[in-house]
Amino acid sequence: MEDLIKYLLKFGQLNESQCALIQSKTQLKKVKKGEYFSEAGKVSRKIGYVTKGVFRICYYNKTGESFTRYFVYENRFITDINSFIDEVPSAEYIEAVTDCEILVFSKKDFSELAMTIPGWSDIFSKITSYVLENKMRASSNMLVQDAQTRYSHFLAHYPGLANRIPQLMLASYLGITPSSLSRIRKTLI
Amino acid sequence: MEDLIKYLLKFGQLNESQCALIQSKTQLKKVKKGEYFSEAGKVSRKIGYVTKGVFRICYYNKTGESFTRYFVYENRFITDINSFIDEVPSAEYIEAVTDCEILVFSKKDFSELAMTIPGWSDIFSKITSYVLENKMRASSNMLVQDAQTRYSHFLAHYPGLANRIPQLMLASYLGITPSSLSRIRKTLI
DNA sequence: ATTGTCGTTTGACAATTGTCAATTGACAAG
DNA sequence: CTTGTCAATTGACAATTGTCAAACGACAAT
Repeated sequence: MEDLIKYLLKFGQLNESQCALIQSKTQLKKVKKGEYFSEAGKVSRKIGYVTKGVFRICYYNKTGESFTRYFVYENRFITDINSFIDEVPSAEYIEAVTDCEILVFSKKDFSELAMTIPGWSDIFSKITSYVLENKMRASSNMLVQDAQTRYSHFLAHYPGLANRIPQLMLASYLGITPSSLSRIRKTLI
Repeated sequence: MEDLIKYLLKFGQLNESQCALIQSKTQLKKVKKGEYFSEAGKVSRKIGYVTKGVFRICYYNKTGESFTRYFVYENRFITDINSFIDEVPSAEYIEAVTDCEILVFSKKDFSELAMTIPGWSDIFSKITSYVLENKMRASSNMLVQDAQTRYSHFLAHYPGLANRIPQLMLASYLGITPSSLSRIRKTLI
């Protein structure tokens, strides 16, 4: 909970009573491994701050194969931002890769905070542009790297994360097959 | 100019006097092919709406080779959003791929508009999250597609754009070599 | 202990893409 | 018209990655 406030303060200013108000609006929720926080086709009317566990943002092709766009773990927000803002259907799934715990704001409470706390909206636009830009840069970088470079970079950039997620999901994030990932891992030991 | 207003209205509401105010703050600027709208390492204190031409967002590796993250053409905004918001150095270059014309807002005028027009900030948060999410999705998609699929998708999704940009830049956007792109083009004729 | 399931590894081979150098083509400058 | 420059193409070959099926390992249920 303190982590949530600490994180928000990185993007803007909040006084003590504002922080208290924010905290009073959160609701602790558990999401079991394999369950979804939000689903493609449904409007995402909540935003969650991850306190425990790993989620992935993913989609499926027509044969049911899944692809991972990115992972979100402790001390970061999850939501389908465009669905949340405009109340349009989500484009993708947010799936719990491990058992997770999150602090949830409903859209209603979130909007109330926006009206009560000057700067609340600004904080979230900053978070959004900062995070999306980085996610975008990450995929764009991977596009011009070979598989081994992508994997090494993932290990260096997200220490410990590789051990918390199935290789199948990591492979689909890296844009390679599980077989390739397995071989690459062997060469790096 | 009408296009700018039309574009803004897709993301929020503005009355006539607000539209007039916005228009009064723009400044027409020409950027010649090969010149930069903003450069890595410098703070980007302006935001531009492209009325003519094509820009690319790109970066260089230590050997001077350039890589294209994405293209921005008519009726879209260009800026390094995080540099613009927080006045920190840009991470990348914005280069005119063709002779370009843009309508520019200075950071100062932009901030004034934010204070004068309720909803101005909201419009730009929406644009930012919408655009970045799409750019992110595009690279993420390419990561799991083969080279030919990426190229076909580019042709379908950005009609005419391929003819306006050097293949070298298109290849680096697609994450393939110019040789490969050339061969792929041959097979698709 | 046995079975079944699921994710991971491995092997053999094919397909894709990269590398590097040479060639061609377009086009502007002299 | 000739030359120089730069981007695009092509060829020969190498490296990377994918495909598919089989085997393996961990682990839970019986």
